Amino acid sequence: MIFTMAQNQTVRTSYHHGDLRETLLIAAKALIAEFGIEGLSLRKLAERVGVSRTAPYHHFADKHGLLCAIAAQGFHQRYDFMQTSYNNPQLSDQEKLQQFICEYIRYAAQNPEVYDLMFGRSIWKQAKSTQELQDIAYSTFQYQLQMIKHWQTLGLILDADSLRVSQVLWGSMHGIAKLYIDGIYTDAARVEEISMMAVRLFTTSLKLAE
Amino acid sequence: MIFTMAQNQTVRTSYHHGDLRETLLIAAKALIAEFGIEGLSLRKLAERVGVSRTAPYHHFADKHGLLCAIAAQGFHQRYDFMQTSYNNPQLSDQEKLQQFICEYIRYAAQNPEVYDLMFGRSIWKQAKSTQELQDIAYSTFQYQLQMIKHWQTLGLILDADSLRVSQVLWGSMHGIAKLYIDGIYTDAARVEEISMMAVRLFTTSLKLAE
DNA sequence: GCTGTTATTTTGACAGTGTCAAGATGCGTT
DNA sequence: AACGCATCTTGACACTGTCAAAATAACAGC
Repeated sequence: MIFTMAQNQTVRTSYHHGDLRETLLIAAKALIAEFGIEGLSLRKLAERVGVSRTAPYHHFADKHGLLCAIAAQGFHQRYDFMQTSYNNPQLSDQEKLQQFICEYIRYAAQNPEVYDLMFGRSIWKQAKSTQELQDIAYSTFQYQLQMIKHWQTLGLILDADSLRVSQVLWGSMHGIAKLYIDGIYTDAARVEEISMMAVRLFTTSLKLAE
Repeated sequence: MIFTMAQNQTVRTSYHHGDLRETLLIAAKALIAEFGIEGLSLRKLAERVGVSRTAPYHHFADKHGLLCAIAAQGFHQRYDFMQTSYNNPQLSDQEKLQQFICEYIRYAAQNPEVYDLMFGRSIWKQAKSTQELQDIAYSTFQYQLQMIKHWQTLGLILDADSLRVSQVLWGSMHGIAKLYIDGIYTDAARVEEISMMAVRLFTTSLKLAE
């Protein structure tokens, strides 16, 4: 029985933690929110959770594995939101498209660290990202593509090569989000305006109206 | 007189290096190209240049300062290229716009590490980036904005709020580049096609033609 | 040519990091 | 009760950025 009671801390009542993996994920996200991704260290994390330095290695292959798990959670969240928004019967198709773009950027702006993990080079460039992560990410991409295809058939978006159009639109959302997250667009309030301008530039009808 | 002759290495003929700063920058870029930004360490760099661990600290405030210097070089290169392309009398305005977009993405794709430094969070988010870097970056942004304003007056791009349109266009280029650099768009050949699709989506006349 | 000042480089040290190998602990099943 | 196995800990290693103090060389003035 160990009772290491630090601030903001769950009490350890048994040698085995019970659900260390989940606890680590939660604490890791808190640490990342506090110190940024660069500022997260496994040792600090272990200490805050009240566990030894190498305990996390029995739940994640390495630091990279832990980050992949956080990213996967982010993808699940995004996927669910996309789905409910797209199936919301109270929204017109035009509104859905607008919401898709604006919410994408808003999510990134409000969860910058998780977003960076989801699409950061550290996870994708080295092909060694978790299978779990690759699966949910692929599903998300596919869903996006289907939505855009549908909007093309409705005449909302330029009806050219779906994949290419989708890649450009996704690139735009990603780029706007990244420029804000990374501190190049500094004004948070303006991000909404930029998002709306993106909607206007990509929506065929709105563009012709101008 | 020290003659440490490592491979791929300049010979040390005097205690004072002569131009250690420039040598460090060149070697740093080589190391980054080899091991990535994460893989660059000041100690490895110092060793490869044939100098002690702390010698770089007399030419750069810290590791961050060195990275800022590399990024600044990247901005200078981009600025010069943008300028010569924009002033090339052999190109029509439409061609200039197309070249602007395609070359932006191509540059990023061919210099991924430097590009990441130029626009990465590590440099911009913490307000502690070098003055030199901030100056050349700001000049580059302004130049881009002027170009886009001009294309708007020519009717090539939607003539709405210049700053917002510019931010969306820049975001799109940045996002496409980033998605490729970070390994999400894996096919290099297709990046050119995506770039062309971006040109098509942003150019008013081409869009109406479809 | 000598001396003092300054710019440059080095050595030593410290606090951190990720992670591997080996040992300790306790839960669950037989 | 005893074994097996998942879990956790301790010790260790190589590596990192960077500070303080000492060593070295170039340079300016006399």
